[in-house]
Amino acid sequence: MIQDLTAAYGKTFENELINEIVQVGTFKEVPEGFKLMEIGDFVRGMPLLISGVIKILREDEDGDELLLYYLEKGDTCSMTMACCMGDNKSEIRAIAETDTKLIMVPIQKMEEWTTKYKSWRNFVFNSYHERLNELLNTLDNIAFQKMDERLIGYLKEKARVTKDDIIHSTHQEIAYDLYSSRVVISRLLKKLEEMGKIKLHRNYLKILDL
Amino acid sequence: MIQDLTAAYGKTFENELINEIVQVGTFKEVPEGFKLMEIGDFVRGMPLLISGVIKILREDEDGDELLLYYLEKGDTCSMTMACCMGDNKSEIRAIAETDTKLIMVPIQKMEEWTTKYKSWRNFVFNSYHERLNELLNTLDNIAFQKMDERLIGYLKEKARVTKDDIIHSTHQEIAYDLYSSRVVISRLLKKLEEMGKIKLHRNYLKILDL
DNA sequence: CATGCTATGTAACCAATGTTACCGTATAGC
DNA sequence: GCTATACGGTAACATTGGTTACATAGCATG
Repeated sequence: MIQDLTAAYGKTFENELINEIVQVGTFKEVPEGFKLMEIGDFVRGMPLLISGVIKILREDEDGDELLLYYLEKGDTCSMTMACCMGDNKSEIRAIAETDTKLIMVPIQKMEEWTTKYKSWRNFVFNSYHERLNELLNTLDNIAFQKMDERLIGYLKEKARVTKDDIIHSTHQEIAYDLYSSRVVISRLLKKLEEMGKIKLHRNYLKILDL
Repeated sequence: MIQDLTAAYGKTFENELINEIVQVGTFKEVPEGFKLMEIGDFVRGMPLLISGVIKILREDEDGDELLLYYLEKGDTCSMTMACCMGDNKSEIRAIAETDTKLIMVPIQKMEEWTTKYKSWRNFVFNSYHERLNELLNTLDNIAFQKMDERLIGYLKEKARVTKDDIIHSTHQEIAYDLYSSRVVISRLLKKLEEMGKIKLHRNYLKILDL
C-alpha cells in the first residue's frame, strides 16, 4: 500500500502525511463495473485514487442517468468532500470504469489534516477547483452542444481515460451515459461511420479519426 | 464598512479577521446591471457580498449566455477562488442583478488567512460546497427539464432573490438567461398566462400562482 | 445445427424547440 | 400629437431528438 501511495501521491503529500494515510486508510481493489457509491448513500470515507478510472453519474427522478466526469489517478471526489460538510448523503453515483485501486480515508481526518498539513489543504482546494471546472465543462457540453458533438466528445474522452482506441460499449450503454436513447445513438454512430470517423462492430467500436 | 461587514459576516468570521478585512478590503457599491467580471478578465480580488444579488453567467463560443446561479448576501464567488489557483482568468461573467454592496479582498490574502483563521477555512470550504451544489442543480435543470419547467423555475428563483413577485424583465432578457429565443419564451409565457399562473405586461410580468 | 437472446439497423412518426417573418401596440423622445 | 423604436403576439416552417415498431445479424448454448 505504501508503495502505491507514494507512487501516486508522493509529490503531492509530505512523508508524514503519507504515513498517517497508511495508518488510517483502507486499501481497496475493485473490478470494472463495481459500484463504489450510490445516490443517497451515507458518505463514510473519502477515496484517493491509485490507479484505474471511476465514472461519476448524476440521476434524474426517473432513474435515468448522465455521466458527469471521470476520476483518474491522483484524483479524489470533491462531491464526497462536499457531502461531508452537508447532510452526508451522496448526490452522485460512482462506478469503476476500469479495474481500480484506491484508498479510503475516514472523513473525520479531513478536518484534522486540513489544519495540520499545508499539502493536504492544497490538495483539497485543488480537487474542488478541478471538479468545479469539470462540472462547468460538462455543463457547457450539455447546454451548448448538439448530440452529435456530445457523442464525439464522449468517445474521445472515453478513449483518453481508458487509453484505448477501441470503445468496449454497446450503443445502449453509450446512450445511458449521454442521457439519450439507443436509437438516437445508433443513428449518429452510423453517420460517424459513414464519415469514416469510426468503425462499428458488435459490442465495441474502433475510433479511426475523430 | 465595518458595520456592513459585521452585519453580513459577524457570525461567520471572528473579530480579528473582520478587522483584517477592513484593513485590506475595498468597499464597492455598484448599480443594477453593472458588470463586475467578464470572461477572460484577470481575477484581482475576491468579492464578499454585503447586500444585493449578483448573477453569474456562462457563455458559448458565439457569445450567447446562460445563467448559472445567483450570489446573495454572505456569498462569495467560488469560481473566483478556483481561478486564483489556476490561470487567473475568469471562466464566468458576473453582473449585478440589483444594486449591490460588496467588499473586494486581494487574492494574496486568501492563502494567508486559510492558514491563520479556522473560520476563513470553513467559509472557503462552505463556499465551494455551496457553489458545487448550485452548479449541480443548474446542470439538473438543463439536462433533465424541458423549457417550460426551466422557465417556471427561473421565474420563481428570480422572484426569490429579488424579493419581488413582479419580474422586471422583457421576454428577450429572460430568453438570454435561459439560453433560448424570444419567440419560444413568449410562447411559453403566454401559456402560463392562460393557465392563470402569471399576468403579462409590457416590460414586466406578475407572478400569480406558480 | 437449432434455438434463443442480445445488439444493431432502419423506417415512420411525434414532440419540443428554434427560426423567420410579419404584425400590432406601447412608449419615449421629439 | 408624431414618429421611431422596442416589445410582444402569432403563424409557418425546419430541425433535433425521442418513441415505437419491426427486421436482421451475431453469438452463445445445448
